[in-house]
Amino acid sequence: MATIKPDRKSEIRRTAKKLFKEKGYAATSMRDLAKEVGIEAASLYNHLASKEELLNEICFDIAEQFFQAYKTAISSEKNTSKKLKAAIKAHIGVIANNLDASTVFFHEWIFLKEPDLTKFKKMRYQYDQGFRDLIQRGIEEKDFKEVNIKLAVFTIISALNATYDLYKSTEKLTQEEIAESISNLLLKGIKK
Amino acid sequence: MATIKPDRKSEIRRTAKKLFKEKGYAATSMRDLAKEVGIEAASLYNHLASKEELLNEICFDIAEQFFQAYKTAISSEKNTSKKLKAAIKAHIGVIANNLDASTVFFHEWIFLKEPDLTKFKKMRYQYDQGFRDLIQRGIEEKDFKEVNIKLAVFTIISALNATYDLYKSTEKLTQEEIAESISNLLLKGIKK
DNA sequence: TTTATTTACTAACGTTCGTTAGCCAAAGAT
DNA sequence: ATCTTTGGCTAACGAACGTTAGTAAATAAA
Repeated sequence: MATIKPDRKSEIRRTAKKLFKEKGYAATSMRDLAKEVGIEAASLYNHLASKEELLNEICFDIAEQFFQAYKTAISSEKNTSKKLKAAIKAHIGVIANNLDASTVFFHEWIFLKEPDLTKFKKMRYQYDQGFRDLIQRGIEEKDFKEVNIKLAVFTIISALNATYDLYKSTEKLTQEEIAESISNLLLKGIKK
Repeated sequence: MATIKPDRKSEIRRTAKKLFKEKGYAATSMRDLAKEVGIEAASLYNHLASKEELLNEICFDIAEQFFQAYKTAISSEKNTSKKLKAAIKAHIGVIANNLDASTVFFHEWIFLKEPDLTKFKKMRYQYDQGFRDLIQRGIEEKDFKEVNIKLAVFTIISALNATYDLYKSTEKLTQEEIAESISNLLLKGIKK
């Protein structure tokens, strides 16, 4: 059984997520990062190639997690409505388990350089497509209203993507409560 | 009748909104800004006190517009459900009329310095409170479901705040279509 | 035990940052 | 016609940026 060894590299990564979230990628200097880790800025380069590399790792790691979670979610349910609900919960789950990194994913991806930037955008589009497919199916099955699919997915994803903001509030909402409330609201609306 | 004179100051402001949106506040230099305006960086300081001042103006101008639009919206309708719908449309309207500035408002406010940062957060909270009050009222009037009010408002505002992203897409959605679709989805849900 | 690798350090590089100082020409006011 | 204000300019300031070079100590491999 391998013991968990928190090495420097992962310590740097963890700290980078925290600082990129708090101050933004562009406003976080390598000296800031080094100081928080407890070493000199130059020493960082024994563990990584560039500042940009850190951002890449964070963004694509989270992207991967979203894909994985979606895949698991929709194969866990039979009917479309439940699949959608499961996908929503899975999405919220990824965010909840990566509060710093997902914030960076959402706000700092613009600082990716080509060709990664294009690759990133494509992945996002592809991920959203999964949700569009679900809604398309739900409409065909006459379970969903005939909504504008793109707008509906846009609305859903936008609401979900902001949930990282919910975990610092005073009344501690659990991930389950958040997921249940939001998915209900989006599926059934606020009106009686 | 006064003719519109597009002076340097407002030209700088307009360009700042554009660049802060495209590259982010921290990654936009005063030299970038000057170049886009067509003057030297030092010349900017004949028209403004600091880079920070530009961000302040943008953020608080938009905040003011949100308040104003909300106030007008809810006084234009009688019943709570229609008030909420009007407020949603008004919110989307402010964004649609300030595509660059509202993006800056949403993403770059973290770079505000105290005491403006605190003032800004307070204004946001106060604005959201207007929506919470509406939903509270709707529930009391038994027109809305007994949702978690904070979560519901969070979901609504989050979905609305992303709408700046919708206007660059290929199929040209009008502001009216967007507002109608999203407010319907949030009020009535996607499920039949 | 010797050798090789890893990881920290100090010093410094070239660049860019926001901003100020001082100057000069054009425009407006008297 | 003279004076004042406005709004450009060039030059430069000190500070901070990402990153590299070179070195020494600790650790791992042989």
